[in-house]
Amino acid sequence: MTVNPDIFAARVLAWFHRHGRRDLPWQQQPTSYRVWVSEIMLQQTQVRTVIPYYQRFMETFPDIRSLAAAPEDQVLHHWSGLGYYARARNLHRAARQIVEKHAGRFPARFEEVLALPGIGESTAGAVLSLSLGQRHTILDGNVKRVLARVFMVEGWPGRSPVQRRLWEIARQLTPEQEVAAYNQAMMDLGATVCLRSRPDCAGCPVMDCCQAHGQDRVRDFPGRRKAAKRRERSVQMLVICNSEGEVLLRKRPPTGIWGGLWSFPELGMDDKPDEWLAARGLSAECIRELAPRRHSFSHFHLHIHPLLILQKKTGCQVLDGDGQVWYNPGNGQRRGLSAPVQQLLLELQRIST
DNA sequence: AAACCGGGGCG
DNA sequence: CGCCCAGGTTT
Repeated sequence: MTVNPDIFAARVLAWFHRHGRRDLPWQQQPTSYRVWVSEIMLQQTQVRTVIPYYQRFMETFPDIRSLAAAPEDQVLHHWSGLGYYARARNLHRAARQIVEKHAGRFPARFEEVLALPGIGESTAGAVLSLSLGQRHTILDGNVKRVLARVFMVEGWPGRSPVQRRLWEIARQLTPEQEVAAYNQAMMDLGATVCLRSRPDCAGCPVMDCCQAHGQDRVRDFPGRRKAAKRRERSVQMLVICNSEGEVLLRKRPPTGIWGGLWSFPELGMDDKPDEWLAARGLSAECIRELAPRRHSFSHFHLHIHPLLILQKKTGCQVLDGDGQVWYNPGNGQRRGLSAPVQQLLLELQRIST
């Protein structure tokens, strides 16, 4: 290591005391629970987007017991639009585990925290250091970027050898004192100075020990993942409206895309909507194609072809039941909805009014 | 259009 | 361990 860890940490901490963020919601009364929820949300989303979600989540679930007691649908509702819904389900499961195994109090031992679903090494370290001041090393995306540049760690950080090297560096740099401030500082540095593009090297407290900067190669780090070719998939989505202004939603399986969320019935492109409806005792008064749209996932693009179907008034044979509801977008019970479903419901309200 | 992001699950 | 999966935003 070409950098003295004490000097590195001292510079980072000095910078933090002048420029670090201290006004974020989860930094007020930073209990383990509050920090935990924020870390899970921040795993997938930037601070600006997270804040309103976080506020609403905390108003509804102010503590672990209220989260554990809530139905999963309500938790997913508060996550709607954030993506990576498995994390909301893990958060919920973990809250229930904490009530069962830890009397409702967030555990304070690293191994116990790591054992909770949805919490890996970095998140466990972040929660325990930021909320309780324990000495743990963290390595989130921001920290990875800073370290990859300062030490010119070649390769994409997702690859194991690269990841191991970054952990090794991160551990050596973690100071004995002021770990909470140091960890927060490293995340802030990555989030506000050492940006992925257009980093503000002139404003960086460790510029003069940054190897990438010294060689004018900041843009080369961290190494990029090689682009994977994404497949294309197409589905029809049946937006079935009844005369009450309700739409038919079905609960998706707990794993896979949009796991546990409520969505429109999906058909393959070769399936016949008429046959699907008839098989369920429904018949359409009118079917209209809505504008197709594309929704991107990491591994494929989904082309959605929505069909607006107005159902005849006559006695409907599809009833609310497990995994199926007639949903009133205006005043229905709150449920988890994916971004495209929310978008379609919004358009529906504009059409009908 | 491509990059990004932490953890779970599986072979 | 190595690889694949998930979703919406930013660049």
